[in-house]
Amino acid sequence: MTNKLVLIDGNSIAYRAFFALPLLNNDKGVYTNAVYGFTTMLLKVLEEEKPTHMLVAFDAGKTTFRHETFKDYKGTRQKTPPELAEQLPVMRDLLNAFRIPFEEVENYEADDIIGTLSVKAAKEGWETKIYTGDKDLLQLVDEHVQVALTRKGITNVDTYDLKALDEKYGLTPDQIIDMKGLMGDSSDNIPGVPGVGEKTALKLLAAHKTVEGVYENLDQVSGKKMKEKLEANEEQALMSKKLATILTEAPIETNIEDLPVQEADQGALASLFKELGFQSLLDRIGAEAETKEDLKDLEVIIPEKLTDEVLTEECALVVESLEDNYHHAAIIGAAAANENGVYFLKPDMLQDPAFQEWAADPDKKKWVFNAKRAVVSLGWEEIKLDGAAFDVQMASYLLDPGASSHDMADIAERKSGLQVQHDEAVYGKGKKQQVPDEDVLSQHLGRKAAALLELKPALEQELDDNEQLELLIDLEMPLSVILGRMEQHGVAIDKEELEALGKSLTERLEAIEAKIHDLAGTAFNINSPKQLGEILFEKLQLPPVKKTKTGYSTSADVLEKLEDSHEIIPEILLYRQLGKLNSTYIEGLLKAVNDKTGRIHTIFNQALTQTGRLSSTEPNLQNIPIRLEEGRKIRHAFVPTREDSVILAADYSQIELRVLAHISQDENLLKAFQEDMDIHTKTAMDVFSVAAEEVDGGMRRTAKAVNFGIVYGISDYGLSQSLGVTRKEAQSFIDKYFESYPGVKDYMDTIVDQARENGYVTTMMNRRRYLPEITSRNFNQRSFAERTAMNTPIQGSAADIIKKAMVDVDAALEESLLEAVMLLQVHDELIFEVSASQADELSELVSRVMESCVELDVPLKVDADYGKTWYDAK
DNA sequence: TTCCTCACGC
DNA sequence: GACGTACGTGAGGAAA
Repeated sequence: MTNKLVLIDGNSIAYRAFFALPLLNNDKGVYTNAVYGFTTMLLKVLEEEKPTHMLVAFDAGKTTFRHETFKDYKGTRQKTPPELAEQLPVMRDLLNAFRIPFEEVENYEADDIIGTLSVKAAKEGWETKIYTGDKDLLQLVDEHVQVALTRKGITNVDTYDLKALDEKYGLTPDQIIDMKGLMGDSSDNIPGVPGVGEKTALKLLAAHKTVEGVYENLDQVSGKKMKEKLEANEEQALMSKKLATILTEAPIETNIEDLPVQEADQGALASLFKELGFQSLLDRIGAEAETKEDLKDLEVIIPEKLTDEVLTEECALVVESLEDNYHHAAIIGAAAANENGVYFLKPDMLQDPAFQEWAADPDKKKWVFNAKRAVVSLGWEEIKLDGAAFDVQMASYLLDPGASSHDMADIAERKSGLQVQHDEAVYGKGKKQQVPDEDVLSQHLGRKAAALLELKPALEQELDDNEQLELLIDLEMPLSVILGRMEQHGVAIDKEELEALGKSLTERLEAIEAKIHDLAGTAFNINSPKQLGEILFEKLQLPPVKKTKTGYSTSADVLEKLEDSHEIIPEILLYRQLGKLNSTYIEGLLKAVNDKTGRIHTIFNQALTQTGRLSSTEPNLQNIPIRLEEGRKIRHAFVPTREDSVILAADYSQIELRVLAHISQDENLLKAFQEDMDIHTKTAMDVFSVAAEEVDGGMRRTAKAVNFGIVYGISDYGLSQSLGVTRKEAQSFIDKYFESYPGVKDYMDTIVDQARENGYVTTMMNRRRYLPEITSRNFNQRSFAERTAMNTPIQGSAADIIKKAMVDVDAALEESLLEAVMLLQVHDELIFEVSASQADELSELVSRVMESCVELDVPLKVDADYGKTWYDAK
């Protein structure tokens, strides 16, 4: 077997990694992005190339022998950014842990080390592969030497051998140097011949092979100007060529035989990754195995009796069930932890009156992980859980909604000294999921409870430091109980109504399908973008508007552009629309109806979105159609649980823009809401500089899209897409908007500065969102972070407000004599059911509480309506 | 399984 | 001037 040598251009790869990745830092505030990128590349190289020998070459000091030739060599290069410089030593630690040799040689560059070693290897008949981001190294390609150039990112590379080089540039490796000699290199400050770029250089070399060749045949060069330029710069061209030439005989002691790839020092690697916060890489090198060994047996007691030593005044409680969906999920065990010890409770012990009495006692404080899950899963077994006083998962979410995960295992890893295994590792996943033996289960749950006990005070302190304790205790904790009750109550569904809608949809779909197949001249799967693309853009020869990674785009906006070019298009759009209704809403909702209750029980995720909104799953009841009448009919199937009841919907009018008026204190916007103007018309008046009577439908539509953009933080591009105008026009609308609302502009500027300064933004109720990318040098990432900084306080404060409203409404209902139930929340809207006779009273109460739950400098306005179904509550 | 494309809501 | 551009959930197809 031949030996295989991999040579890595350390500085070049480090630079690439640094600029390709966002400026990550670990929990100690140390920058790690370049190290991270470098590591992923090393892992990939080791795995894919399986080299027998390896070396990473670094540049040494500031000056090299090349400076003797040309003192300004690399003269224009910017200083290494300090954020990168501090990472370079860490890379050496990393290489030591990997046991990969590295080298730097005084007076020479990494290129020269690589050149010299690759020649040595070639002489021995070894295969060599060079990893770099620098095209210069292509001059080293030969029969036994390949060069892998980083493309976008770092792990993506283009590999060049002689053939690939010829295909791409039509050059031999030696000619790479000639090319540099002619065109120069601004990054190394190699002058070349002024006026000669890549195109010209390639042309000259194709004709005359080398720099010297060009000058010998100067008379044959076309163009008087070009000839003059070449003539005037002959010396400079030859010097440039010399500068670009990589030494293959640098004085390097190292023998290639001394660079064998060795087994990495797993311990050193694991501890380094841990220190750097590279969790994903820890998993990748199989450090789980090692941490498992670390798990010493925790003493977990299985109590005979549930005394008040086991269930104390303040106690960590774990209630475990396996399914993601906790509605009617079997509880496989529980655990308690307190100052007396850690206890495992078998499922049947939860039926013990001693447990139930303790669980229901609000004065017995429970520290839990995902309170709603515990409340609801116990709730289905008729066990009341009250006094859930601190939710560790919620705390983690509030501290940093953007954290990579809010798993028990990961939170414990990040914030405590205790190790908790991932559920997946204990229970398996998918089909292989199962309940483990009792000793394993009791250990796992015991560890969770013990971790909760340790985490609660720590997280409580962190929240307090951030002034977020109130947000947790007075808002999210009470809300989780309310949401749990809403979920468990469920929403009644008129199955017959859905089935009838489904039947008519299916019939129409079949007819449309037949028509589409007929128009296409062949049967195919309309739901397959791939097949549909082939039919439209190949068979029917329609002009492709947009491409996706995998082929032609067939999205609605593309099809709408083609609407008039073929009669099949409108049919496809209709098929898509109805197909979506049928599969997601008719079939999806019918499947979600619970056998036991006949209702739909969604799960609200309270610890997921980056802005503080809720999300809803299995099924998602926050995206039931409303815009198009066809889909809106689905709402006919959402009915009250009782004959004589109605559905009542109460929604905030323009809550985000009102919040914006309040936090920006823009006078124009404040006034608009204080005078209860139609905000889109008002915006149209301002953006188009016209009077109210002159605002036409198109202007109002545009203004609405602009407001929408402000609220959701979309870019000029996003606005241009939604309006179907150019980016420039979209930008001019935004500019005009800011001119009219200078206070809003000020707010936007200030909040971005604030985000840059603090690293995060906050909402009215002190919800936080960290925006590390705000300092990124990548334009996209930075712009995105800036828009997020502007948008999150708006959307997040609106989320705060409706959450507060839910808590207040719940309390008000409790006090009132109304028999009303809160069913759903859809971001700016609350849905209830109530007996028909009390509907007006509820409407009045809900509107009043929602409007007064916070005091802003503009009024909050609520529209409420009710009817026999959700459809009718409009 | 996992990824991609598409479509629904706010 | 490049880059790929509010947040979510879910369905279906295609590739692994």
